[in-house]
Amino acid sequence: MNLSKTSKYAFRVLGQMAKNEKELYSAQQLHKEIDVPERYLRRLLTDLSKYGFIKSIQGRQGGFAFARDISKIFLIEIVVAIDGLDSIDGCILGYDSCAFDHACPMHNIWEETKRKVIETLTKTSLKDIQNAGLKL
Amino acid sequence: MNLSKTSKYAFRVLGQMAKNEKELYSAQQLHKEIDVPERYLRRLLTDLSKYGFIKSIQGRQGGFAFARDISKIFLIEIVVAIDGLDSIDGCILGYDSCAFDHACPMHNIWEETKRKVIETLTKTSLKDIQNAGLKL
DNA sequence: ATTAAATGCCACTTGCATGTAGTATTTTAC
DNA sequence: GTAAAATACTACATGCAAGTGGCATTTAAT
Ligand code: SF4
Ligand code: SF4
Repeated sequence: MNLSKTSKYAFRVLGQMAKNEKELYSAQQLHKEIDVPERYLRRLLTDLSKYGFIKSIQGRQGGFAFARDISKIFLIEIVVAIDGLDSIDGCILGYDSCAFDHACPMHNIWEETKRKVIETLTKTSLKDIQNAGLKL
Repeated sequence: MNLSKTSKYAFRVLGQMAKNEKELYSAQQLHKEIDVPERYLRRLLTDLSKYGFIKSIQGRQGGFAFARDISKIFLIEIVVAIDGLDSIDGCILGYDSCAFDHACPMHNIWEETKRKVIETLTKTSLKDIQNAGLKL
């Protein structure tokens, strides 16, 4: 049950960009709007474009814009791309691989909660969090 | 939304100890039963005794036993002691302090899920996870 | 008394996520 | 064509959680 700081940064950036879906945002501009270190943000944006959420346009007047419809980009995809599904779905006791034939007591107790977390991340799109993550 | 590896270790250890509530467990014995590095486990057990979940008995034939009724030790207490409440309850966008007068879009979306997580940790006691966390 | 088996304390090491720096590349403005 | 403003790449630095090691202390068995 882990969400890396980087994933949280991604939520902020993409939430901010979702404010105007078509706009081309530069890293510098985004850095001013949300509170993420500029160089780190640049690398993150490059990564996000490799993951296919956004596209990058190089050169002067360049920047980043969405590569897909923001109503069809769901938070779970972002988390999976950055942290991997196991960060959310993995064993709550931290075992890498579980060899129980039958689930241990903790498993069933946690199952429903885990499902809720995944469900929320799965059904929430960037459209739903437009304008989330403004700098304080 | 973070649960440290150490908290997960604590779930394993205490879940294992809850198997026989009254038994006195040595670190070495527990190390054999669950998969946690021995030295790290010893430190964790000492910490857990400082937090008041268990008590330590020094000297030969010493070990650790519960200091309180296991049906009244709830997982949330363990997480709060080790990671702090903010690890669960903190801003999902990673802001240290949020200055929004009105909650941002993400806040309300996440609220219910967060509540579910906290509720599950709050209502689950060590009694409920007896024998959880056996070594593979 | 001596030894053995346990916890307690403190400092160090390691691994990994986060953050920074330098430089190359791309494209536009003039 | 040159400079400016943007992204791309790669290597290095930093900070913190996780893990290890040495030795002191406590207590029971002998
Ligand atoms: S059964 Fe228990 S140990 Fe196995 S994956 Fe589920 S919670 Fe983890
Ligand atoms: S309102 Fe938004 S930024 Fe503020 S604490 Fe809630 S999720 Fe975080």
